[in-house]
Amino acid sequence: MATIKQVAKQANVSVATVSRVMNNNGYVSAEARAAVEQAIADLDYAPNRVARSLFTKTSGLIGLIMPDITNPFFPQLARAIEDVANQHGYQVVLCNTDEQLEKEQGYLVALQTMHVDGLIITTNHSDNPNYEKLDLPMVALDRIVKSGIDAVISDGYEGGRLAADTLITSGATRLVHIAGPEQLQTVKRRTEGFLDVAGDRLIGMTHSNFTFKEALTAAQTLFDTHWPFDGLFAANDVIAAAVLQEAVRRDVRVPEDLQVIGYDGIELGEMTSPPLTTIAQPIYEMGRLATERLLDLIEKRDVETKEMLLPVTLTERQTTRRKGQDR
Amino acid sequence: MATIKQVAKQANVSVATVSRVMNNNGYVSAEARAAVEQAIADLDYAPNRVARSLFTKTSGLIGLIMPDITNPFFPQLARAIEDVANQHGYQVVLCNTDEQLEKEQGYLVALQTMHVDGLIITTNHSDNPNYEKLDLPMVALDRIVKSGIDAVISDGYEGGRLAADTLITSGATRLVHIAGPEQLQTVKRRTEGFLDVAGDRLIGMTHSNFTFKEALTAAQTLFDTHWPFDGLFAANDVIAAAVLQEAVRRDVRVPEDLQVIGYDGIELGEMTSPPLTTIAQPIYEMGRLATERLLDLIEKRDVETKEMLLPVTLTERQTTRRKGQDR
DNA sequence: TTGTAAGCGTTATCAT
DNA sequence: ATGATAACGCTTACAA
Repeated sequence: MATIKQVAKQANVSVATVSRVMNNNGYVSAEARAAVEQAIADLDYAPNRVARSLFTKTSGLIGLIMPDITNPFFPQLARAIEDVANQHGYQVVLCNTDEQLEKEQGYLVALQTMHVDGLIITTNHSDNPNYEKLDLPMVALDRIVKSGIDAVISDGYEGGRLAADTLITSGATRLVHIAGPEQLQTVKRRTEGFLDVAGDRLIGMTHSNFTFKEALTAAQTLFDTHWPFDGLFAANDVIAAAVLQEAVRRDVRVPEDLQVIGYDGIELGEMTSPPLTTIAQPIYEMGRLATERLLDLIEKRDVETKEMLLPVTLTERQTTRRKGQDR
Repeated sequence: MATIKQVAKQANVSVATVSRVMNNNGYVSAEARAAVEQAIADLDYAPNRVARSLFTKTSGLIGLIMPDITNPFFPQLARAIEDVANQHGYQVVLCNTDEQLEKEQGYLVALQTMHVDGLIITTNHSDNPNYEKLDLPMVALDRIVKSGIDAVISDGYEGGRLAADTLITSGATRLVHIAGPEQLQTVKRRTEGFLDVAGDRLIGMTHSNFTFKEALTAAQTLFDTHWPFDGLFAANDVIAAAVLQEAVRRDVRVPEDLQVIGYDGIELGEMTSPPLTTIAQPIYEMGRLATERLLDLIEKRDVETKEMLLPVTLTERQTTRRKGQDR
């Protein structure tokens, strides 16, 4: 790869002039500019970002810290982030932490020493003191890290309410719920909202993490101990898919005997049989917003920290009966 | 962040000495080493990778170019890659190309100017001349780029054969197939293998890309034009999921009336109802191997280019009948 | 065994 | 309007 020096030589100017035309600042005559541009084209020159980075202390890199890209909720988020980052000339460094503090630490120093310009984090460890002392622009996504850090999340409480409301409106009277991991604040809200409107229609409840395997176990337990019930709200779509699978195994008809609502709105929901009714978060939008916010922070366009709460919507597919439709 | 100069000062030695202890080369007395280590700890010093990168021309960064992380085949691959990269002190930069040459180009120059140490590419554009003239260590994954470039792929031809064989062995006599995008070499092989053993048992066939939506359309077409058939092989698991969904819509019982086999072995296959029998690629293993190979290339441990063809296996779940089991 | 200093490719200051 | 040059933080000759 050519260097700025070679370009300067080829164009018969100094490196300063080349730098000026590249960055479009300072005076440069039309001839000089033309010569430089010619040289750049001739040599197929592109500035060395490492060198530039050393001087400017900015890298054009964004660190993306998530538990596990393999969890189907995250790819869409990652995609959104990567899209807007790319549109603004940034690249993203992918980091899977498996929620392990240790890995998180490792990445944090790695990212710091490579001078990433900012961080997007979807992690549990709100107790991790390292974030606060990090002094890097960052925004939390789908999680609340700590006051003082920007966050974009969806309205889980309303989502939970909406789920209960939908189930009840379409005739369910015996409700059950599979909640998510207890330590996830944003997930807990879904449960709270659901319970608040379910009231004493709730006849059973259990917990599961977000792996399909454990969700299947939870579903089985629920069927074993609380059947019959006619409305189920799962804390996310993966759990709902497990419920669906268990239902067919038991010859429980969905939605005739049992209505099921998931949460997230990931693509998996379209692929189950029958396709899953769900409370959809605006996932892509959340990723987009978080990244735009981060870029604002990085480029110092805004300074007051804020928390963005996005509305969720009901995506009616075929695991619920249409409102007003009889069983 | 502290700099090497500050460490040197604190330890009362020169920067050269600090550098020596950090990189463990050259002579350095025990006392000097101790002093430096103390200073490093005191100042919480970590070397600036950008500066180091400028000198060494290596960045510790690997570029990962894929069509779309949102396609459920890729997250597992990405995960494997990130895992082994991380284990060796490398980070990975995620790039989604949507198979668009233009985006690919953009990333290529971005990655190049930031001096990534190597590239892992899962892309179609084998015709893209830019790869060859890139002069960067790289390995193609799940795709064949061009001779001269290392590749790791799975044995699609044998996979196709295995699918047909499985279907036939468990009693299917009227076979159909939904093939993948024509331009994907590695996917085409699956079809070739399948056709070779299906022979004249094949009564119908169509194409689809890997989006669920289009797969659903393809499945509908196939049912409309060729039903009844009793064995179906889909070019990947997403297509198979679409088939499953369409089957329940039509009250076709799986596997009693129709046996279905997918390809890939992604987690989605566990979540369908019933869970999907599939030809499983060793996805994680492929990602792992590709990355290890890339690191070998980067660190010049091996030089002859090779193509690694990994075996596939049958994952029997519940969309096929067990061999020898009657219908 | 240790230190001085050149150099990696930029940007920006300061003369001119 | 343009060119020298110092500086960014590191590694590695080379000298001592």
